[in-house]
Amino acid sequence: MVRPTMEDVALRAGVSRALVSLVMRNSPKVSEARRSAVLKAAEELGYSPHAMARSLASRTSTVLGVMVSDLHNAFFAEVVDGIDEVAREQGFDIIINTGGRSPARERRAVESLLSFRPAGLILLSPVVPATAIGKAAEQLPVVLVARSSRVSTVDTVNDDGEQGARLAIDHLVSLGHKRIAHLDGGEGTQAGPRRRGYVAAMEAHGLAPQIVSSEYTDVAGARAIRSLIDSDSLPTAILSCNDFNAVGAISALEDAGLRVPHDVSVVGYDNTSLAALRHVSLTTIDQPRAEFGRLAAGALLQRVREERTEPVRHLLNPSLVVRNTTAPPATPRRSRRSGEAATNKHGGLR
Amino acid sequence: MVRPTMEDVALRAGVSRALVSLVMRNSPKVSEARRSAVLKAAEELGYSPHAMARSLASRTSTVLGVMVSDLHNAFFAEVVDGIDEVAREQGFDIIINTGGRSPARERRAVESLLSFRPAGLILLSPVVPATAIGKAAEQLPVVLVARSSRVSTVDTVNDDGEQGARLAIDHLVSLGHKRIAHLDGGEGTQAGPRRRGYVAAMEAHGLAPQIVSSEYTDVAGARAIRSLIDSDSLPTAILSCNDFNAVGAISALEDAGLRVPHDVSVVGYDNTSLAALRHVSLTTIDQPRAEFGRLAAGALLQRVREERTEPVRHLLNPSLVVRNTTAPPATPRRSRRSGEAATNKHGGLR
DNA sequence: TTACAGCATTAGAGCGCTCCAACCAATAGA
DNA sequence: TCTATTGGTTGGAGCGCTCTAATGCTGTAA
Repeated sequence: MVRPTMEDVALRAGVSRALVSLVMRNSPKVSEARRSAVLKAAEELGYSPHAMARSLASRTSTVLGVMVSDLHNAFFAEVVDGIDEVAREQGFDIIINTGGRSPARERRAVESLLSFRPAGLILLSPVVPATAIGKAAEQLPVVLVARSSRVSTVDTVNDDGEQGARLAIDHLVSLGHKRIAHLDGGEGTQAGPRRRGYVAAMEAHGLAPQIVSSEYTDVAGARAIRSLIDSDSLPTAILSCNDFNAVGAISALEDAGLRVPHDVSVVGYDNTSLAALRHVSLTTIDQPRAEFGRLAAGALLQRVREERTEPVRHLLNPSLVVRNTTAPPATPRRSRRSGEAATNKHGGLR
Repeated sequence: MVRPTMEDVALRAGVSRALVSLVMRNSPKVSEARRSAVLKAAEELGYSPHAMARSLASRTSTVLGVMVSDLHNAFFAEVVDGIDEVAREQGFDIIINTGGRSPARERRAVESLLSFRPAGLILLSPVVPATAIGKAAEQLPVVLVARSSRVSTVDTVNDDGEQGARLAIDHLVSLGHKRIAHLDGGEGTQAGPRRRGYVAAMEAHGLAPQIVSSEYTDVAGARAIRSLIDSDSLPTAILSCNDFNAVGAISALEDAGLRVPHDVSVVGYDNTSLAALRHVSLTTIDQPRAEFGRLAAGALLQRVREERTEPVRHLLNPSLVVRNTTAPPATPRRSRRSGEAATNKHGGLR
């Protein structure tokens, strides 16, 4: 249970501790003979360097802290993959901690990460107040993913939610839909841009927006659909605030005897693994998640290496993934010019 | 960007560094006056202890390393919740790293965790070879979750897959099913016990097992169903190796014009959030995931505190969650004695 | 021969902390 | 009065490492 130290390796190889240190950091200024002797001794002893002692002595760190707000959401797993890829490439390790969507627990998680004095910190969709982020940013470089910030010392990586919503609406309009409702994400992260993009796109097409308040859950999606049905204002197409909401919406539609996409088209947002399931096969908006991670790690490492001090704001382009929950509207069978329908006529609300 | 040290706090509070150290570890042998002076100085300076220096000096660690084999799987998120809960309670922090289901990357993740010299290590469903685990276990206490091991120095926490499969079969049999196939998980973790439990339960009911080779993915589940349909040997009920597989199976059944549960009942395994979605509403076997985490952390901390040296094997009871994918078989309408069907008659294949 | 590069190697201080032994009142017991 | 005892406080060594400056050692030029 007791790991060998550099001293042990030095003794066994018949050299000094400093030489072992040089070998461990593969310095070029070590003779081949000594190097192999040290490596051999280290191997025999099962020695591996003590990262904390190293970091303490060198006053530097090769660790990036990553705070994942919600481990249950596979979205973040792919971002972490991207971070990991870039970090590893550049000789950095990552340590992860999770905030469980609770500000208190998140704060603890950040605190814990900071206690390891990492070179930098990446916060994935944090819910802590901006002031807490600003405070952390005084101590080390910080990058925010899926959350915007005005603090000039932190970098941000986001998707362009307005554009994503626009893509979805353009797709539905091109299929011939005129009455398209948006199930809104309320207070949720990034719900704002998506809503704005929806409204802007509808207006650009000369259509009337119809916003239904909802949330990022399947239960909320179902509830929103029932309210639409009850109020007799069900449109021919739905843009949900995310995939979970969309799946809830679909099952509520089916419960009401409506078929998707025959009677109503549904578009999600996020392209989670859920959307890709054959059983769901949801048309949705994809965010380049791994790219989020790569850019975040890249931006952080630039700061760590002090190559840059001005903040950078990455805004990535989402893309449309067409699957089986969207189709031309059934009822008003019109001109068959596939894919392109008239866009300049108002669809009356029911 | 430079954090204050204990020395700075001591200077400001007009005491020695050692006294600050005592306050930080809330030792009882500090006068109230000094304690509050130190706390005040620390607060003003924004001081927080340097975990690595502390760990180095004390030759102990209050950190538990957690290796999550696959961050994309929400299963692990709940286990982590359980670990976090117990660790936190007992004054330990956790750091997470991920292996991405690749042995090489997993090995790196473990290596990286070990370089922080944590007090112990929890491996969630690791795919590295047993020898690597044994080697790690020589250096520090190790607990395995969702993977068994014969190494006497490591503790394990698993669900009783045999019992889970039995619960599913008992449920289906009680509904009146006689022809029940198992879509097998092949080489996947825990596939063995589930298969054995299935066979044993079928035989206990005097029924003939029908095992179809498959995998832990929705695509594989769909493929297995198509092969059953093609060979004209579709049973009235299916026990899938996991929820993903079950969802794939359901969509393949629906594609073939069959209704679930009217024509075929389907049971999953794991009770992932997927199963709970209204749209899916899958009858499945639940594993007490948070409990896995709590037990794992508890077992690890016992070892860390040297309260125990003999290995412990936790085998938890899974439970049945009945939703909407199981119902009595439609075709052979027989005696209506609800819940209890004849168990001593072989169901002929087809 | 001495001098001086140039290179490989090493001693030693120090990173921020803990922990032990020593210390210093202040009080209690003799 | 003198010695113990006790509770609070502190100096200093040391955890495993890095890093600087110094050292020894060759080989070559003067």
